[in-house]
Amino acid sequence: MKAQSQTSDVSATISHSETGRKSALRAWLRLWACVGSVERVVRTRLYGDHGMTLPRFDYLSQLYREPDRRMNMTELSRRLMVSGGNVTGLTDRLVADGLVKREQDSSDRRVQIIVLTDDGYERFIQVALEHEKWIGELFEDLGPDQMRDLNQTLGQLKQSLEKKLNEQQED
Amino acid sequence: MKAQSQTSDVSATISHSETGRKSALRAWLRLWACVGSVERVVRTRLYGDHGMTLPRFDYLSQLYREPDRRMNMTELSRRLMVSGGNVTGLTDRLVADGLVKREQDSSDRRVQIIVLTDDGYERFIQVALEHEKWIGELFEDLGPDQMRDLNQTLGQLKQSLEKKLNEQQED
DNA sequence: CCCATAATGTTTATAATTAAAGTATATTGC
DNA sequence: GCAATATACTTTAATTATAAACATTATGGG
Repeated sequence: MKAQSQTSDVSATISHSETGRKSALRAWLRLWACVGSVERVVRTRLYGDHGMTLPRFDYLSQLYREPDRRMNMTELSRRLMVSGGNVTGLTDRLVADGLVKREQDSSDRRVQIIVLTDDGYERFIQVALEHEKWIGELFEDLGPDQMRDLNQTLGQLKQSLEKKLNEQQED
Repeated sequence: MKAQSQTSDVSATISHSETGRKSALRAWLRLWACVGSVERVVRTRLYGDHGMTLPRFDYLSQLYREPDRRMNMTELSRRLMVSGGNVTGLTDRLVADGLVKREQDSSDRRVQIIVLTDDGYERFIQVALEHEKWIGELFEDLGPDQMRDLNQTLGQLKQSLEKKLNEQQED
């Protein structure tokens, strides 16, 4: 190790970290572009075919996935990755539309529990079926192996990012 | 082929298309989650460390990548994947901040050409260096092979999505 | 040349979004 | 218990974002 020239070690290090950064940046830009494209399609169709906005659909889908179809505001904010104030506003509008309702937590008077109404449930199901079809079509050009690898890698990245977020939060 | 039972054929078909859709949906949810996490970190740091918002940074980065650091509004709207009205508003604020300026196209009087000012350029460079570091750190847990595969797959997906968007637009 | 159509950008109304400050309630340490 | 701190949600002000309607300028076919 010591026998090797310093320059080669240094350049190797720089080169590796540089390519690492560049490929990370490239991956990020592509992730961003793909998500943007999919979002644009989904948003347009949600609005055009069902008069629903994407934030509201995302909100409802979080409730729908819960076994009892209810969740408090803080958890919604965390899952949707948006600010608390945003969730307050979205909730107001969804309540006005009759898709969700607010309930008080019995043990903690600060907590609002949001419940998907029957109307909200039916409405969501209808839209979600189409949504799943759209996504399937948008991703159809990826082969099964590629899809599997992509899911594996994204799962790992997702966990890694969540871990980093938690660590950062504690600082 | 005909000798095999119908149910097995049918169930195989259903099963395949169902798993295809489910894995596409899973991939989409993970893509969405990863982008959300990264955006949240970047947005917070951009604002906290540099008083810059994410939309403005994205806007400036599009101009920065152009050899002559200029672009018209329509192209900016396309690249940023946002509405034209949004670009008008962002431009107004960036002009007010002195980071970009508007110029008239000499051959088409409808066209506004947005130019990165010297101030905008210097400001962007400063922030972009840190931005690249943040992204590198956020993706550091992915191995080089995984990163390469991810970039390959996302590049393919990106192209496939762009193709679908163009086709859809023509309908 | 002129008209229909397309393209570029802005305006309008509204929704979504953030960060920060504020309110009310819980929890914890002493 | 009680004061300090933390948590849950809302409010506020500003920004970001959309879709749709609009104004202006280009373009292409008769």
